[in-house]
Amino acid sequence: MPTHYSGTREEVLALNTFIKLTRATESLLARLAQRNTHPGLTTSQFGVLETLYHLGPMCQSELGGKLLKSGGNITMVIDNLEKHGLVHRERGIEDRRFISVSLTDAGRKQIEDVFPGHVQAIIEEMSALTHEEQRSLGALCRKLGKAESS
Amino acid sequence: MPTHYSGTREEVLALNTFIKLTRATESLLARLAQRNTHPGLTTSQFGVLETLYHLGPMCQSELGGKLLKSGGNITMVIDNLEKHGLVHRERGIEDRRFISVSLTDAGRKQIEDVFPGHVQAIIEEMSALTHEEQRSLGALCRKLGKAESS
DNA sequence: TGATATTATTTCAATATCAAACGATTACAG
DNA sequence: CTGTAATCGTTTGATATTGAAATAATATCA
Repeated sequence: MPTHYSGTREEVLALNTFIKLTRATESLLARLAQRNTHPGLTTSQFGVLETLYHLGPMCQSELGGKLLKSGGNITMVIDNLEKHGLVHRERGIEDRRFISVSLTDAGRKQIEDVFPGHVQAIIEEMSALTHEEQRSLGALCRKLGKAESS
Repeated sequence: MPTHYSGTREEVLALNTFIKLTRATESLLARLAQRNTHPGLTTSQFGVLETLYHLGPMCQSELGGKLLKSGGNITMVIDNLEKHGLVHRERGIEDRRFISVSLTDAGRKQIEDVFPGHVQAIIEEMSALTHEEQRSLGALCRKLGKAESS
């Protein structure tokens, strides 16, 4: 799906690369969503549980930083997870501005139940590329992701 | 930001590549959003206007297909664009199920005003990679994006 | 100490997003 | 020709998402 933009060769290359990158990522995420690897959890909720599971309890602003989401959003996602009894809020003791969010036993069980299947789905999707291609793609993404906005 | 998952080497490679891909794309999109290259338009609204501008009028389900969005979502985005007088709905004549969506003059002017700046921002962001790297990234994304869910 | 700045979270309004259910319309099989 | 199936758009309900404004707690510094 090339762009219909008529610019210099350099401009067309950048635009086409951008489109391929975003579409590949979006369609990959859509295929993963269709597999329903984390039933009963939204993608955001799964992201929070996974982060807490692998990195341990942390405050909401730190979660927002890791998941690239706004503070208001994290408040709502944690609200819904809390309603379902999957996470626990605890006001900081030394610095009472912070709220430490941690997994409940139910939350830990939930993420442990679904994570292996999620990983398996990712592995299957990524298997469209050879290992060498995966390493290459990772390196390019790393370089692009670190780019500074001028 | 490597994963903390302890699997086989192959599993870790796939997972890390996946994480790098999604994070690079998300942070790139976040940097573009910060540049505010399409003021007064949400990303979805901009996507619709751009699609109509480059591909001409089309019905809502086709828009949904191109933008990878659900039908209900397209209805709302078109609603908001119509409120602002940027697009126009027209019921199909032969097949009355379809609704053809087209740009109004105001919509055309709007997209023509902001599109060059948007392209420029993308070019600047993509310049973190050499032309060769961009071609390589594009090819890998193309291969990954086409992958079939097994 | 006290005014001010910073940080963390919440609230709110607007928009986005999906899935499921629904009504209108068309296609098609019998 | 007729009824069933498929398609399109809309609606609804739940959650997501952002940005801005409001709150609360802490830190800083004069």
